[in-house]
Amino acid sequence: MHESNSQLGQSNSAPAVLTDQAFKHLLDDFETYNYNKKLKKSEPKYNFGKCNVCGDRATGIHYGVPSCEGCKGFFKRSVERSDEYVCYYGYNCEITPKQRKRCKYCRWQACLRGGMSLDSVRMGRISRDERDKIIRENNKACSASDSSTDSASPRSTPFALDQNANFEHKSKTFHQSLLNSVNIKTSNYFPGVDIISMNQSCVENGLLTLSVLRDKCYQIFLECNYEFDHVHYEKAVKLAESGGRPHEHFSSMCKKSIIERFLPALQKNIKTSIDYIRKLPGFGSLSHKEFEHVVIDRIFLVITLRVAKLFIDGEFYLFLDLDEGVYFSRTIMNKAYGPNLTNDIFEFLDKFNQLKLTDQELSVFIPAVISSIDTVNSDELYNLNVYYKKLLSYEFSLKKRDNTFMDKLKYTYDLLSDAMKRNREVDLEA
DNA sequence: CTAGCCTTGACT
DNA sequence: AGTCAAGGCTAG
Repeated sequence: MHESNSQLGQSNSAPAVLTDQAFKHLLDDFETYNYNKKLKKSEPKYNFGKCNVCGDRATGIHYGVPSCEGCKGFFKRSVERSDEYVCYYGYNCEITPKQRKRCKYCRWQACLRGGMSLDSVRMGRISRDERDKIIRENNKACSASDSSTDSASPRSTPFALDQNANFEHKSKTFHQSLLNSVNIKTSNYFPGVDIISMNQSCVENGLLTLSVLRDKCYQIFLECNYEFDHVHYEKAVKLAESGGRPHEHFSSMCKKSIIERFLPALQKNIKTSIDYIRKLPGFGSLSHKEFEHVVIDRIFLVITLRVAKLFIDGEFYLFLDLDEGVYFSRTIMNKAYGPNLTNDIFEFLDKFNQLKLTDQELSVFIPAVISSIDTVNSDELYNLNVYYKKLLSYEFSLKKRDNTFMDKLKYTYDLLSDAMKRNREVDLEA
């Protein structure tokens, strides 16, 4: 140890003598060499820190973020397959190296939240500066979330993502790539909205990520539609199977007494539908006046779409009195609405059900439809509509719906909105 | 399906 | 030539 200094002095003339320092380096190098050899290539020369998704050791910058081999592969497979993932544990799973296999849904959300993006796909090396920057940002984000997150609670739910500005920034490009991948030209179906040519700022302003908004819409739909989708639906299916007859004695009642009889049921449906609309992202922050417009203009449509699946084999099993099993049969609807509107509604329900929209699509279709009001001049509502139409396009692209489907949907939707318009005119006359 | 390792090819 | 990410391959 002490000899090293004296050796240093002799080193200029004598053959190179190994100093302690140099020896130590050599030893380190040798150890590292052996260690790397032992672990083959699994130990990288460069420390990429933790995986942005699960916290495992990152093996490089994959899809834009430091990530491990597992999450890299998972993201790739997910994109390739575009399968629908579902969480069976409450949409709030902690994604750790050990638990990441448990829930694909939450892992996928963690990938997006971590900033993984197809947009970042790149071959070859990135500059040292850029690489360091990404890792620095990642470390910063990690320490920030470490300090702000209660260690007992897992990651935030996917629905809280809109509060994460960092995520939005990172996934902005992901929005764009998703939007670019949508092959349906929306403007053909929804005039004025062409998401493909939509400018970047529109994308940037759409603060919620599409996938998060989509999940939220679906979640709200499931919550709010529980009674129709389960209580009503199960009873409806039984009745339809047993060929149950509607309560024909109501046909002898006049319109007024029919409406009086079922007013509480109608009011309840209206109320739950208003609650549903208010819960939809963006609608809650509309002004009182705007919200009122939406309700007046679209409440009937919302109810119809919510209960569409109660139309079974040509009959409409929306129960007006669950205990007595009285439902809004064609006969009763005829009495209440008159034959024209009744026929229109029944034709719509028939055609609409043939389209076999999934609940997920429906949950996005409804806000898109009710925000498209042209009778009121509201920027807020307009922006909301732009976003929901984007979301709808995204949803349809995920479901790989083609143009024929879009044609049919447009045609079917027109049936109902025309019928509603006609009905409003009749109301105004009356 | 997962994830570690390998090959390919873009980039410095 | 060296580096590094994407994607392929495959045992588990």
